[in-house]
Amino acid sequence: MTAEMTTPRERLLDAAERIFSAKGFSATTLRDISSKLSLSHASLYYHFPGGKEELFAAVTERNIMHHGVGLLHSIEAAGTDLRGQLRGAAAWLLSQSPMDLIRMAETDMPALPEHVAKKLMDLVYVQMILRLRQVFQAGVDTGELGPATDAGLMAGAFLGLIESLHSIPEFAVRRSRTDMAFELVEVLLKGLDYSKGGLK
Amino acid sequence: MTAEMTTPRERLLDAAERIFSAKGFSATTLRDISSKLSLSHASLYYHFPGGKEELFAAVTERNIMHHGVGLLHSIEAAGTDLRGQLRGAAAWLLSQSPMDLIRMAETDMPALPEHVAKKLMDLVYVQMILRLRQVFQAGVDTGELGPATDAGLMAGAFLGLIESLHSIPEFAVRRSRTDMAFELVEVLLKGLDYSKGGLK
DNA sequence: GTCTATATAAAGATAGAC
DNA sequence: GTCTATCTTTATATAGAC
Repeated sequence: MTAEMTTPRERLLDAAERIFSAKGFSATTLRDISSKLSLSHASLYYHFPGGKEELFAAVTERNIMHHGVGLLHSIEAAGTDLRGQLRGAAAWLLSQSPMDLIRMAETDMPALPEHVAKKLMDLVYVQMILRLRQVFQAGVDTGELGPATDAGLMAGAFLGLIESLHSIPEFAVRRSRTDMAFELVEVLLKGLDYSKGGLK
Repeated sequence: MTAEMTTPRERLLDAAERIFSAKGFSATTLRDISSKLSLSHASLYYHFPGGKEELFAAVTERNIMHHGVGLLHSIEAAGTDLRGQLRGAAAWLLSQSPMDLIRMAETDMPALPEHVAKKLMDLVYVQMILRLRQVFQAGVDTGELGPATDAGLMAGAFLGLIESLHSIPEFAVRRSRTDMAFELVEVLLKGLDYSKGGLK
C-alpha cells in the first residue's frame, strides 16, 4: 500500500490556512496562496472549483475540527481533574496558531453565504464551546465549582482569555504564554482576592 | 456664535467608524462609506486626501481616544473601590460598539504603513491597557489583590473577556451583557471555587 | 494538474466641471 | 464641497492548450 504523508489537497489547505489565519478572508488573495506553492492562481480552481469561498470554507472547517479534536484529547488526557483539564485545554489552544474567533464570527462569516456561515459557526459551538462548557458543568456537578456558575458563560470567557494571550506581541512576552495561561486558570478557580473574603 | 452639533468631518468619521468596525479595513470600501452619506466616493478625498488609509487611521485614532477617555471617566467615577472600578470599566466598554482589538492588531494594522500602525497600537496601550493595569496594580498596592498578581496580564485578560462578551450573538443573549460582565468581575475577584480552598 | 491568456468586475485614486 | 468621468490596478473567475 502506498502510504503518502500528505495529499496535494492537504498541502494546499495547509498553505491556505496559514494565510487566511494571518490576514482574514477578504484581505487574502488567491495569488497569496498559490504563490506560496509556486503555482499559478488559476490552478487552485482545479482543486476547489468554487474558488476562494469554497477554499476558505474547507480550510475553516478543517481548522475547527482540528481544534475540537485536540481539545477533546487534551481534556480527556487530564482525567477528571478540573484544573488539569483547563490547563490541558489552554496549552493545546496555545500550541496551535490563533483562530481569532471574533474576527471569524464578526468579519469573515458575513462575507460568506449564510448557510455556509451557519454551518461553520455551529461547528465552532459543538467542537469548542460545548466541550469547554462540559468541563465547567462537570465542575459544578461535582461541587468543585459554585452551583450558580454559568458554565456556558465561562466556556466563552475561557476562549476569550486564551485568544487574548495569543495576540500578545512577541516582544512583550516575558513569560511563556502557557505560563500565563496557567496563571489565568488559577485566577478563574481561586480569584485574585488575596485575603479570600476581604472583599465583601 | 454658531454652535454646530457636528462638523461634516465628524459625520463622515461616524459613518466610517460604523462600517470599518463591522467589516474591518480591507473588506470596507470607500463606496460603502460614501453611500451611507449619500455622497459619491470621490467626495471623500476632499476631506481625506490620503484616501482610505488616512480615513481609517483617523477613525481608529478617534475611536481609541474615545474608549480611553470613557474608560478613565468610568474608573474615576467609581472612586477607590476596586470592584466598582472594574464594573464601571466593563459597563463602559460594553456600552460602546466592539473594537475587536485582536482583529485590529493582527489583521488591520499589517495593512497600514508601519509607523501608522505603531502609533495606533501605542495609543491602545496607553489609553486602554495601561489604564486597566493601573486599576489592578492599585489593588495589589492596597493589599486587596495578591502580591504576585500580574497586573499587566490581568489588564489584557480583562479586555479579552469583555470583547468575548461583545461577540456573543444577539439570539444567544439571555441575560444582559452587563450582567454577565459583572459576574465575570466576581470570578476574577473571588474565583469559581465554591469551597474557597477545596482545590489545593 | 498546471499553464497562459483573457474576460469581468470592483476598488482606489485623480482631473476638472459646477 | 460635491459631482461625473476616467484612469489604473488588482482580484476573481473562465477557456483552452499542454
